[in-house]
Amino acid sequence: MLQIAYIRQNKDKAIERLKIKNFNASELIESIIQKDEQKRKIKSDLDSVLSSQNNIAKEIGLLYKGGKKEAAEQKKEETKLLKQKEKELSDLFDNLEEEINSLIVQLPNTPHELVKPGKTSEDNEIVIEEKIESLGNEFRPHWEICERLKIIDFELGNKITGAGFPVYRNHGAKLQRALINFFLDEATNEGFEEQQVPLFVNEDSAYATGQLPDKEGQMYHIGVDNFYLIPTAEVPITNIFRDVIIEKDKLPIKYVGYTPCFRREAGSYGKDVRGLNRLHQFDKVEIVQIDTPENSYQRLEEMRNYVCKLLSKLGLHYRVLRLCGGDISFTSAMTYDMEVYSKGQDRWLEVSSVSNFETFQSNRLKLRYRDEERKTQLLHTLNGSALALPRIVASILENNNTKDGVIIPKCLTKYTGFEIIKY
RNA sequence: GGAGAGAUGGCAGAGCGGUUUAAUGCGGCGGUCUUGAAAACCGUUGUGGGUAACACCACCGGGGGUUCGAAUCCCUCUCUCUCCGCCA
Repeated sequence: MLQIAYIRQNKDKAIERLKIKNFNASELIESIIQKDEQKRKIKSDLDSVLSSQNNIAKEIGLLYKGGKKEAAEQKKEETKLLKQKEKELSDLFDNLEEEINSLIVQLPNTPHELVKPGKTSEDNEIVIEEKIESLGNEFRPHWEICERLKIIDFELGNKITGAGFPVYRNHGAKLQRALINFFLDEATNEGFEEQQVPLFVNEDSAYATGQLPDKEGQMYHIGVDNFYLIPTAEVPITNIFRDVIIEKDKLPIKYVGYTPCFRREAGSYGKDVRGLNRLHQFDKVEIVQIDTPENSYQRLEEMRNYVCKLLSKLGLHYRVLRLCGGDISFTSAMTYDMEVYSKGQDRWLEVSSVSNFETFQSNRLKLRYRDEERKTQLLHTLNGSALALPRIVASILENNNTKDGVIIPKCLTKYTGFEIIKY
């Protein structure tokens, strides 16, 4: 959520920036500013009414103490009008506040200056491409390989739960566990502190990171207890810092967590959902950073480089895209997507997305630090996948397939205990 | 799941209808003293809104109510603790 003060002071700039996201904000922003002005006017009127009431109450207290009962009773009369006024003003105030809030949540985050205009993913800018020779030579879609090796069973998942809930079996399960451990160990070596967090969150948490109110349909909801299944570890990990003021010397915060993720993916279909490409439940290792506005873009670059390093170690041909205005998410100011070229499907698969949200999340989280003058300021939050498991598994299977089996990347063998999954 | 108790500032903990814009202690920060440190002493120390700066307003788990006036009384929700039951 953008800050009201920012909108007020940078109206034209905000409108200009949001055009990059193909979002015409002028009407919305005008309306917000106008209502905000009204709101502040009413607030000051309301405050003076409350102030009068406080004073009268104090006087009445003193009169009673002095035994002047009649005078006190008379004073009470004076509050009648004030109370009525208070009711009117506070109703107005509440309504305005609600209206402003409902408008302001419709505004996307303003993109960073480096984010270029564009309509679709076609317009994303390729920042880096690292072509790494694959270990395999027989390229097939991973679902065929899985079936032959009996390592991931989609049908079985259908029986137990439904589509999008595969069962990883035998070497498939081990490969997955190896990857999780590899990612966690790498992140720890890079200075990220490991966290294990709840897989369900309450409404407040879902709201704070922006899943609610607009993306409600993407989450699984447990009605009796009013919990949401997390769509990403970003939600619980970032919410560690809800309503927190961090001392500057504790920054940057670098956290990593492994969790399963749950997404309803309503409306998805076709080749995008085949096999491991899109699931309702999948595993992911997520990295989160929190730092000051001055440092946050340096942190973003670090995270990007870190993810690239992982992909290199895995021996996967990858590229890094800086998302254009049309493709970047609602909440992000700048996003890099990492894609891996998967030979069996002959397509690029998105395996990571690292973003700087600037103050868009911290504003709702009320996540702040104290600056040199001991004043509180909003922090910048960043996060990224490092990495999402299913598509990594898919591309390892597809790129490393040989007639004898799938070759395990060198960096993983100490975790798997085997070097090849044999036919 | 049953019964009871409770939720107050960074922490501990008083206050149970009117100089409380919350006592006191610890911790933090600044200072005096000291070669330096400790101790002692003095001062200071929540968040948000608002203002040029003050004033002023809101906040004692969340929401609602009673009252001229609520941390304090009532209703409701959430959470925590103790005992019992169940249980990985």
